[in-house]
Amino acid sequence: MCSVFEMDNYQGDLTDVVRGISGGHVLSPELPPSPPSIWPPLPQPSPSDLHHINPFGDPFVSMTDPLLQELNAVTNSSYFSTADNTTNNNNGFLVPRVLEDHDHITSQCSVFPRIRISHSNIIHDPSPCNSPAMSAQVFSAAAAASPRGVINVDADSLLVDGNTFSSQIQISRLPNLVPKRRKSQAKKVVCIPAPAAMNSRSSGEVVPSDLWAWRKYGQKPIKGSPFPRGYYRCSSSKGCPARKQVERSRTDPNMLVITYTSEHNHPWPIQRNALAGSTRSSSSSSSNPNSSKYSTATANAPSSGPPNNTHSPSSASPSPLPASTVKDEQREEDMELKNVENDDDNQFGPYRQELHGQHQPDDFFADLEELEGDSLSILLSQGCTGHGNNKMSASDGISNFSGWPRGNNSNDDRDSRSL
DNA sequence: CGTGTTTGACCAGCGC
DNA sequence: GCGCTGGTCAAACACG
Repeated sequence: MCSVFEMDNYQGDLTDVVRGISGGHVLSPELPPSPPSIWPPLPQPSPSDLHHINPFGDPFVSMTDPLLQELNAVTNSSYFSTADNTTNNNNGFLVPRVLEDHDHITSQCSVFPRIRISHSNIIHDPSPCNSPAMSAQVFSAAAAASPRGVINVDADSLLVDGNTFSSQIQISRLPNLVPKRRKSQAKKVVCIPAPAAMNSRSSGEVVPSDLWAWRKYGQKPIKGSPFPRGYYRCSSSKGCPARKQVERSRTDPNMLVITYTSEHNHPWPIQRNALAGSTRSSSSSSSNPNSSKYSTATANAPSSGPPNNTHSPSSASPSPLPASTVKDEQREEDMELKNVENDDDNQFGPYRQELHGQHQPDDFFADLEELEGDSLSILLSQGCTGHGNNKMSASDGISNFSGWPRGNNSNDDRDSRSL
């Protein structure tokens, strides 16, 4: 993954995004990628690990992101490497490659402010919290918290992957170069490595989990990109404005660009909606046999153990952090969030207020937590509870993203406007 | 029956 | 104003 960041497209406002960059060096032993069929079990993070990698006090941020782990573990992603994928504990973790400035993930990503790592001594730490997602979350959180959008993170203050970056990380804002079509539409973009094949679905598509239930409502070919873009809305709650778009990077098909729009107006679903019809075979599409027309499962969040709606770390999170620690860190997070609020026009203000009282994510951390929700769901289902649930949501956008070129008809002449 | 995806059509923003 | 493009709607259909 490259980053989680926020694109605040407020008509002329700077785009506040963080670009996670691709390419670079791998310092940890590079091993062959896990076979697609392998779901790396998630070891439980230790409190110290959580603490170390969580300079912003968000216990959820500390969580290893299984989504990305999964992505990386099962994909041949060139952006991450596993230190050792032959065993479960401490070995399924991925080390982000040090990214170079000149690398581009997507045309979209190329306009994002960058994380600069001038030195690349990232040493893999088998701690359970190693996560590229974590890194990006930390970066983006730092960027968001920075009033000027430019931060220099001292190596000792940014412990990622259980190690410090022996370098300075600069996160800066660049002018918003993203064309704005829908006005005042805050967007957050997440770039993740697109798994070549996951979950052994016949489609071979990615099936990362997501706590939220996403329902696909459209797909369109995008000009200039051989890959169509899938449109998803949150189906966890009626009337939820949350949307996301999933598309492959046009410049690097190994990358998925997920753009989140709007915010969930509801807490995390305690339980998935009824899953009737959610388990689909992937072979129903005649025109696109390689595309997963239907998802295999919608249970993004295992019904057995989703985090509760309050995001209460002590009760909902599998984080082993002591409650007191969590509380303190929550306060820190609140402070950070205030900074973010001051920094950006926040269209989610009402939600922020309301949800904050419930330890709900704010506009920035919501997406982080969204990813973390994946972590939670998977951790709960696999790593912590031991009740492995490899069912991945097909409705999370990535999972069922049939955005791979369908032959070449994604941009066919049928109707460039139609999906 | 409820939920999901697919897909053609429609709508709206933007550039010329 | 027009055309292009992206985003959304909604009917049809699939699935358990």
